[in-house]
Amino acid sequence: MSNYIINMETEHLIALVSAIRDKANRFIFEQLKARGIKDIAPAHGGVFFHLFRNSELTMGELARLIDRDKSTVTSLVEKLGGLGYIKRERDAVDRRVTKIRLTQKGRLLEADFEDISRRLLSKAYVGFSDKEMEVIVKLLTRVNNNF
Amino acid sequence: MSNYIINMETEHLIALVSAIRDKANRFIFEQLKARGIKDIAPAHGGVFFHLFRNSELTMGELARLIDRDKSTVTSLVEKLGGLGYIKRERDAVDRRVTKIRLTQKGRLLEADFEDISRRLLSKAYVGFSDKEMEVIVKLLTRVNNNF
DNA sequence: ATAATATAGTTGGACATCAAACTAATGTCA
DNA sequence: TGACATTAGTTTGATGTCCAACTATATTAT
Repeated sequence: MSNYIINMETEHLIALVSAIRDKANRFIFEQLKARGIKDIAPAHGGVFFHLFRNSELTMGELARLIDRDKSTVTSLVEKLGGLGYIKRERDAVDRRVTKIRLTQKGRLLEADFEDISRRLLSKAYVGFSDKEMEVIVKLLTRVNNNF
Repeated sequence: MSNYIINMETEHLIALVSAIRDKANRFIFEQLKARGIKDIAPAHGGVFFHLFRNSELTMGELARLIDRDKSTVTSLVEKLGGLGYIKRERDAVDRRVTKIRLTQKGRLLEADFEDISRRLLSKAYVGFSDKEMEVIVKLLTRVNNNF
């Protein structure tokens, strides 16, 4: 909830959005811990998410996809590499480029991530009709595109 | 967008929420910079927000209000104190307690914050009817309460 | 009243994050 | 071809954040 630069009305949008994000992160962290996965934080989710769908990504691609600075990606990749979840190798053609791939250990997390996602969604949408889910996503998409 | 521990559907809620929060933060930061306020970050907004409305708060109250760890509040208060925006004093009755107040310099920011809030809201809600604004806030409130 | 417990806040360590400065490799252009 | 510019990624330094351990003060229970 770091968005308190807001008046009464803004509080009902941006502060809500911030609070939900914080709570979702905490939920994900709890779920990971409950599965004995103690070395991964929500911030790493983006890296895994995109590597599950792309067998190979460069640092720059990853930075763009998770919308983080390239220096942030350097440190995330170092962390996850040190833990054995991903590996990096220099591109043979363009030697400036670093390619990132999941290791076997990394790929094993996919099922856990999917399950946690399902639980997160279930929790978030308690009491929602299909129509309401659709509406909230549509409205949030419009807010997102307004920036 | 640190919530990529998600499948296709979740992406449409939690990732959206994360993306919006990030963008709102960036917007606020830009607006602050544009006013020549370069030493304040979005994370400080919560402290100001609550101090505009409460002339005096303890560290613990602040921590609860902005939903951050008390040690985080220690460092935020140190930062803002060093910049001259707030001041702390020990409570005479219960000497464990620290009271936080805005300085004159801190109070001067209120108008800027209010203006930034208005602009942020205007931007977020471009194209929204009053009814849609009401709906999105209601639905988000329900999601928030589901956690 | 004294010992045990609880509470307020700080400290230390880890890490995510960004911006700015940097290095290394590639590309361009005269 | 050689100088300049661009691009990929790393390094450095600052800050926000949490947790766990700690200090100091206050409260409670025996």
